[in-house]
Amino acid sequence: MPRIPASERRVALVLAAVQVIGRGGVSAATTRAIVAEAGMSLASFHYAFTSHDELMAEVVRWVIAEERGAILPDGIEIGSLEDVARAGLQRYFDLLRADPEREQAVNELALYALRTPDMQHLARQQYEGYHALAAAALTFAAEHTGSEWTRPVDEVARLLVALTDGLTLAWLVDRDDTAAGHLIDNAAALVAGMAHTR
Amino acid sequence: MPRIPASERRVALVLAAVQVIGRGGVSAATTRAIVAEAGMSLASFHYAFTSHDELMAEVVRWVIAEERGAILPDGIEIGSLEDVARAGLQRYFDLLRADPEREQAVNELALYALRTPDMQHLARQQYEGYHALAAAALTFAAEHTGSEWTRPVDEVARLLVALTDGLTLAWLVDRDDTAAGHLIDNAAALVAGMAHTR
DNA sequence: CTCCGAGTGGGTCGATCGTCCCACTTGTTG
DNA sequence: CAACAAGTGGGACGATCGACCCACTCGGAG
Repeated sequence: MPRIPASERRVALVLAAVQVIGRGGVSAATTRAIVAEAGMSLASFHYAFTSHDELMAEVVRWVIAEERGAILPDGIEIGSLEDVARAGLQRYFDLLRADPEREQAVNELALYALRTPDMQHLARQQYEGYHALAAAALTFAAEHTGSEWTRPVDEVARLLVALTDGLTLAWLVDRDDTAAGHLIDNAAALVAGMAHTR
Repeated sequence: MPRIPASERRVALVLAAVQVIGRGGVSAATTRAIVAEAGMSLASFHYAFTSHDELMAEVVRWVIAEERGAILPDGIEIGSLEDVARAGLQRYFDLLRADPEREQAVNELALYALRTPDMQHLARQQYEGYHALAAAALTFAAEHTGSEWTRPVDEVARLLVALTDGLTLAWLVDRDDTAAGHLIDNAAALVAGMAHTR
């Protein structure tokens, strides 16, 4: 085994934990399973982390941070507000389809954090991040399509996040691409209906 | 300990398991914890169930069946379609607020079932049930308000379920009653907007 | 009253969990 | 070259998990 500083061990272990959780759920994220995935020994684990709980907290933080970046649009959308909304939802859905286990892991981690007293604030941060992200995207989209929201943007944001969560859960369960597509279309139309041209 | 037939033990253990899961999550649903909650001995458990997995499957089935009944309206709503929709969502939300741990347990059980190969079909049944229930309620509501859906009722149903799931997750995380209220109002208005008077 | 099967209690098994410890090796610093 | 800190390996700890076994005690049928 090559010598690796503890700081690098930490990120390697977090990545390994995400892999393991994606494959078998939070309950499979055993200390031993994680070090096996990372190709380390148990001692290396407890050299980088003082406890398994500390790692899990780091995993949640990592997933939150990564999720934040993945949702952001890579380019500026063109078209009506409904087109922009649909494109945004579709991009998220493509992400979901590309790596379903990962998104399932994110959901499980949110519920896990909610159950762990010391990590509840992380779950809250996670959803605050979602809402802020949605609000920013909605504000941006409205400006660039010359429209304005008829309801406070925070309300529209919360609605969008709720729709996204619901879309995720439903698709994870039945993997119905057609139904998800219709849901995206309808959701985009409804969200766009909450704005009028300025 | 009084003598209790195995069939009654089974339902008592399932109820105890639901309690334990609501209090501490799926991972806390240990055979011993369940038995302690039910006030039984370990032997009684393995006399009523051949394995812990068999109990968990029964728990999922139980929760699905119970959820189905809880959502149904107790009376006939009066007013516009939007009022009916809002009343329905509000009734669900009251249920959620009355017993948050229970609804959290339902979510965790759905993800748990999704992870367990032999139980994936149960998770699918669960969501098929939700969608069917929503579709029935929407059809009923449309008829009794003299309106008809401008989109296939299955699509509206899936949207409603997604909104409900999203509302649940968001509120479980931040417990923001005000935001949830606004979300309910907006969701009701949007759903009602997907129908026109006949 | 007898007997037999349904139900119960308590102890125990092997596996696995998180954690810890100690001897060892390596790279770096003076 | 010596010395020390950083990192590694493997084994072991106690706790807890699901499962099981066996001796027992009831209650109801004959």
